[in-house]
Amino acid sequence: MKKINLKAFKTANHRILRDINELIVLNVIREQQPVSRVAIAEITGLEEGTVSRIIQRFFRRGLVYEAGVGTSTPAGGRKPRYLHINPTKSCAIGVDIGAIETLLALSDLNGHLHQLKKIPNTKDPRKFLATLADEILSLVRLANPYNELGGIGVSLIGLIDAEEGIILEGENLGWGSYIEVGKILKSKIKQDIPLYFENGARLSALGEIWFGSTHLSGFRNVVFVDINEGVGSGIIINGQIYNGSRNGAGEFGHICIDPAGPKCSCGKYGCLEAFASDLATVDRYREKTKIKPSSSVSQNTKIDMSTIVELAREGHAHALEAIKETARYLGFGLAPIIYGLNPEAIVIGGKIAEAWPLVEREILDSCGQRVSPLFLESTKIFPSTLHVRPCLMGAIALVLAQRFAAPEIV
Amino acid sequence: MKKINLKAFKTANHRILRDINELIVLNVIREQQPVSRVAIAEITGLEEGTVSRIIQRFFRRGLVYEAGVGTSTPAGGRKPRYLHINPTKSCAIGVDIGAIETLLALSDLNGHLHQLKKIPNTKDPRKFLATLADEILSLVRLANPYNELGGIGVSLIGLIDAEEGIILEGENLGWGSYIEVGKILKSKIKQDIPLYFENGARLSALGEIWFGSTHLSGFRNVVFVDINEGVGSGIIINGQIYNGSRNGAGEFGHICIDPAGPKCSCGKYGCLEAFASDLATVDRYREKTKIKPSSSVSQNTKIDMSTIVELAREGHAHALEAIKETARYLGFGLAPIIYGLNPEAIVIGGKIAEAWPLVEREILDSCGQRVSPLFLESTKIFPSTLHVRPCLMGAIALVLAQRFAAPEIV
DNA sequence: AGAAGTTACTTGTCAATCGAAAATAACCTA
DNA sequence: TAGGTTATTTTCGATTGACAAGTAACTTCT
Repeated sequence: MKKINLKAFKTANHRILRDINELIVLNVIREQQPVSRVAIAEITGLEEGTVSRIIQRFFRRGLVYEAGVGTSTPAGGRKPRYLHINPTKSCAIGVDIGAIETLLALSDLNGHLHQLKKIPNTKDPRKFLATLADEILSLVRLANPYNELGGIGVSLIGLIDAEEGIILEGENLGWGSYIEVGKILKSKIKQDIPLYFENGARLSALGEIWFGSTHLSGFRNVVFVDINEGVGSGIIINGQIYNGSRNGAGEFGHICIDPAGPKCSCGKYGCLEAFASDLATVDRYREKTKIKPSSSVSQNTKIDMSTIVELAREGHAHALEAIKETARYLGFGLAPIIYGLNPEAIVIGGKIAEAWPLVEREILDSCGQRVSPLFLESTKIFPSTLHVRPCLMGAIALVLAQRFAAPEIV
Repeated sequence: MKKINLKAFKTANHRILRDINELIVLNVIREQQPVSRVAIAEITGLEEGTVSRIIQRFFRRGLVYEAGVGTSTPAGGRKPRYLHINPTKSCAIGVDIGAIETLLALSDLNGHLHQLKKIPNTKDPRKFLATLADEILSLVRLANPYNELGGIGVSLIGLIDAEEGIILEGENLGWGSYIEVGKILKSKIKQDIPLYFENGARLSALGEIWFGSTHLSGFRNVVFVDINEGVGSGIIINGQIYNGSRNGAGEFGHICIDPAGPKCSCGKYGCLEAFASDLATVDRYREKTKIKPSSSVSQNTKIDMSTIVELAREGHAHALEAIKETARYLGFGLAPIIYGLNPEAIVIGGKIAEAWPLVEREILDSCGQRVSPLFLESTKIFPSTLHVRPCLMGAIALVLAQRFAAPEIV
């Protein structure tokens, strides 16, 4: 026999047939709730009887409940009975291990947060992860009244092994390299709760498409660009995280936007990150205030990106200049994304996104210098629309996706 | 009812259940032939009885035939009976409307070309398309002995509307704008044969993944970069053409590789295309020979890319320099593709690919100047492995994909 | 040559599920 | 309250794959 190229063939049988339809119906309920059975039948193309049976199965499992009725048509007739996802049937825990602090939350099936905790990072990763495990366990206990805990989604930064939950390179956390987060957490939690790991920027993208305005617009191809100490990004193609051949997709932070530019931490010259990361902005601001030491904020003050954004909003000229300059470079960096992937939307995250009204014009203008108008208008560019950190929402979506995702066919 | 976000829900019923399995089995036969029933059962996970029944249906439809037997296992036992796709059951016509000439071919289900014709383009698109329609019709007549003609796949260049088969901007064909190729061909052909259109670079990518060595390697994410008068590219993600939000994905030709670079035809500065297109290479070569008019080839001679590649292969210094320089710029241009999409492979097409041994080193080296070694090794870079123009094979794949492609689920 | 063992393929039966259509429920208007 | 309308449920039949019990074809050993 010739070499078998074992793609994940998933052949269909009755169970899968049922699963496909149930999944579609469940997703329709999730996205359209409240919604009636006929409406589901109309949207999905399933027969009404089939929808009824599927709903009955959902009732039996407690996945869906009925509440409220709609209005009759002008001609009269029975009122449609509204269906809802039972959000307390299952829940998810999301953890966002950020550069300086870690967020964790308990979420219901609708993505509503029932608990949100914040714990500071510490220098010793093992000690920190022990604390984190305790916090997670307290959420797990909280989750008990729920019928089911879908799992724990963890957002990691740096170079990671998402499969095993290993931080290969935790420089920006001050943790050194090869921290087996998955192994450590699993040993502390000691329960059979699934753990999922993924890169923060990718989870941000997932969070946006599950819970942000890109979801409302029905976008399926979205790039999230996260500006912080570095510049990371996550790509959603066809509604799913795109990983690339060796999990390397979305390293837009290191594309060269000007070969004559400054040296980047990666050793190359003119990377987007070298121009537009928060570090670069802070440096730029320092440079400017150094020239004019009469400035209201002394260069000795500890300056970070938050401060600069704050100052810029207050109208401080140097800060404003600094972030506007960052915005210009960022615009250049978006050009290859638009030309290459042509996503429906690019979502910008990080502190600079909090000053959106101040930078939007600059970003669009500089991007327009490198992208033709036709392309520029085909991709919407806007700041994150989520109220909590997008990667936390993504971590939750990662868990929920397990329940709502289609069983992969072909 | 809330706004219905009508994604293409494809719910499952018995017919789809059957179709999915048939498709999977058919694909396994196509990729593994010759192959026995047990082997199919093992690969797909279907029960042997189910496979038997599916094969029986294929026999009835004449899609598959049995020929030859395998060897018994060392322990003895019945010999497996080999199955093959019946390549003459169906066929496809592929058309590649290139910049200067047009290729068309009749292909069987295995992608073997049974006829290959070449016709020169003419200035009047309507006249040309009339001639083309005649040629297509003669292939259709040739196809008659086949049981079935799957369709006609047409590769177009320039800015196009793939859905309707319209060349929106046919500058590089000398045809002006808005040529309704689809409408015209349909009216001339007058038979109910499906016509499919797609951009040439995307079809090249599809051709490579269906018939090239990327197929053999089982790659699912591939970018094809086509260097000709311009620089186009096609993206395959998860085995399928990726279009982007407004069909704009893969415009890597206009990403900026050096803002201090020359002005591009698009009006921006430093586009890859301005550095690495055949036109740029020809200009570069002209420049070099002008400096040394003692050169063996006079600058008055009509020079095109083919000539330069030819000369370079013969060891002509200026030609060699010219294409090596192009290769260096090309390498820069591949960097954002690797960092952004991190595909398993980038396939280079066009005349410069014919001089691969002369340019490979340069491409990899310059790419390495902008990409970290880890990333560089994660993406293979090689020239097209097809023996005819990749976009012609892609046009054929476009038709075959209709038969072999999965019915889209979810 | 024949028996025993092995593997490939086929067929019969069963259970699951959907579609179609009929039945029922709930509502409106006149 | 009758008649019309719409929503939901139930019933029945068809299709299909899983499972298991055949049958076919081959090898090896005696």
